[in-house]
Amino acid sequence: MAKKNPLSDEALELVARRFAALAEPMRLRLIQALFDGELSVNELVAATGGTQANISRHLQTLTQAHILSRRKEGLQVFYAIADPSIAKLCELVCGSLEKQLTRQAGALGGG
Amino acid sequence: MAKKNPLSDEALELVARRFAALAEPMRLRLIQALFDGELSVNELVAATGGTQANISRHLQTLTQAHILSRRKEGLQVFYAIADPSIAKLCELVCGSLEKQLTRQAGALGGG
DNA sequence: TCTTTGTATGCGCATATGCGGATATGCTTG
DNA sequence: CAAGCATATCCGCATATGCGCATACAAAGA
Repeated sequence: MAKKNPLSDEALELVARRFAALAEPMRLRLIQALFDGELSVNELVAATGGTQANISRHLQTLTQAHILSRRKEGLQVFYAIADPSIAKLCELVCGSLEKQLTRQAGALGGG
Repeated sequence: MAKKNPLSDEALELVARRFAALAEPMRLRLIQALFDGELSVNELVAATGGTQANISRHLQTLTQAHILSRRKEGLQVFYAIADPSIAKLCELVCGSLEKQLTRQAGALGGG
């Protein structure tokens, strides 16, 4: 996408899948919780307020997308952010959204 | 997400929606086609190979997400990229994917 | 007004996805 | 082996979404 020639269908599919992995609030919440360092499933359940089954599923999705890493230690499984570009992605989106909201607020307030 | 304090549920929803807008190959193809400048719906239909109805719907999705802008001129409607951060987003994802694929290929080839 | 052209939308179908509840698997301890 | 804890997976449901087809809407011209 950075180059002049268009991406292949397969590449577009991969990019779309990556964005899709980030397109769920609960998964973003998990990622957010993991910005401070690795956590176990139970800790993530507590941090996000979701059910254990649902959290486990989302963690699987994020791990399969190579966004999180998985480390087993005894009974517990610890997840951590594996792709450092995720933080920048979220920063970019947040910044863009802030601009939009500011503009909308300005449009409402400024007449 | 760049800050220490977690985002609100509403903010997470907004971020997720933004990622979701980019989570479809056909929409990525449209964005890709528009990197070179604005195009009409018909031109985008020709460029992507989709049906007119489908393209129109995707364009609506991208416009509602404030990713594209819409300009009407006579019978035609021209769409253009409205959010400059989209290019960087796609670059980031593509770069990350390339690293992953390279690593996987290396793992396969190197034993 | 009627027609033509470009774009948007309503409808129905097929599929994908998130979710909760129950249950299975894996690991540790007694 | 039995028990208990942490995690993963199966099942079914509800909803969301992409798609094609047909059609409606909007603008320009005869």
